Amino acid sequence: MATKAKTYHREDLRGELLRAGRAYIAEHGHHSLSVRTLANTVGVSPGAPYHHFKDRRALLLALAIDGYAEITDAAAEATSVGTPEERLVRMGMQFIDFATRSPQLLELMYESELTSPAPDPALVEFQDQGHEALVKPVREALDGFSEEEIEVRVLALWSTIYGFASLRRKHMIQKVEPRELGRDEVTRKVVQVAVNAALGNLTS
Amino acid sequence: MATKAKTYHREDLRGELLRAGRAYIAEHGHHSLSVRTLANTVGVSPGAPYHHFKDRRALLLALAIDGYAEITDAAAEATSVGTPEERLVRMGMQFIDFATRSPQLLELMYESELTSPAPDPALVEFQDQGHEALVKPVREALDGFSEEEIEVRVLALWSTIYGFASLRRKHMIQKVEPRELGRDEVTRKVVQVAVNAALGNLTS
DNA sequence: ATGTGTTCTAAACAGTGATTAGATTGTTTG
DNA sequence: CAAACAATCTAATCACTGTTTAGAACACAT
Repeated sequence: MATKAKTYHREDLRGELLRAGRAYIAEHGHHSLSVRTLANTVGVSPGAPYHHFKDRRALLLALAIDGYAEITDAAAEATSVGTPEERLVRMGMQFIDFATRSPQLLELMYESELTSPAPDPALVEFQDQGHEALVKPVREALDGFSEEEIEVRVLALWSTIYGFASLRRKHMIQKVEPRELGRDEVTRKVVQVAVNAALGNLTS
Repeated sequence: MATKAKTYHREDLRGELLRAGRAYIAEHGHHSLSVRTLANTVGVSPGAPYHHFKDRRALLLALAIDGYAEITDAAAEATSVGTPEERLVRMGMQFIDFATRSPQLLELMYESELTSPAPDPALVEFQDQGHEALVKPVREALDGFSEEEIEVRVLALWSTIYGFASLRRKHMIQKVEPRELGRDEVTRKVVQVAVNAALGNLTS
């Protein structure tokens, strides 16, 4: 049932749809999200959402963008203080934490029809932003190295962080993961290995 | 038009559907693959495929499994000869090559409704197999290290390989990628960084 | 040849994204 | 304040999808 006697014109149907969509995705993922049922849960006719979103895709895009905004906000804090190495480790941990806490949202952001075969233009800037955030600390730590070398290092580092987040999120590494160590400890170790590799330290 | 005057009973409708499905996915990706249009291109009624596949999902699953079979075949060759380091580099390159050549198929295999929220049981063994293939060379190279340490190294390595393949496949690293180096060279360098990190060598 | 089980067709059902015409409301403007 | 306008909603509809059913066409063993 609807919470209140809703008026014909809503105050903020767009916002309601986004909130309901976010809740739905957190629980069931974006694959089965339907504009109609979403309209229904909000208490509105099937055609109403199309006044606020051109497409089902546009709705998903708005939800994904919200997710990116959150993740970059969190990353901003991680970039404030500490040595380059500390900052990189913190950023990596943060991304993986986000992926673990909101797996279905991250899936929409990085592994959905919004990113295949190529990421939607509206998302590219956010993705680049995340990548760029890693460049600064690495450049700082590898002062004097060639641009090319720095880029390769960052690429490897970002690949590790993203890959680990993706694999864990999808439970593709359960077999190896548990054991003695807790999940956070495993995460920290993996990130540490990757950061060490990027900064050229010995890894043992 | 159908290529031939088909009989009422096909010889191998299942195989035809799989081939057509594979071709469709290679071109358009799995998201828009429809059982009906697939039936249509093969020249058969909408209900016919359901005698060979319980679900649309079952069809996708069969296609994914075919992909895994291919990839493990290729990996078997890469594991035959050479030092552990050489074998690891070769395996990594091979996985990334596959992802680059068949991006849409790999998406189905690793980033689709078949793997969310958890990978389909039918796929887990293949995924573990790929992971395990990395363990042997690493264990060989890190003789005497603790199981725990080896597992963390492999996890980081596999994360890097998978992550890089995933990011490149989705064109999420175009901005940084090109430059002077060719794509193969970038790939090799990234893989080399990851393998060095896993084997504990210095990375410069 | 007869029957039995498999593979197909044809037709239907419910659910989906999306569009349209028109009712309802908020807002601007004379 | 009232009238005109534009935005938001409903209701109805379309084309398309996955899937199921009844029955036709066929292969094959007895």
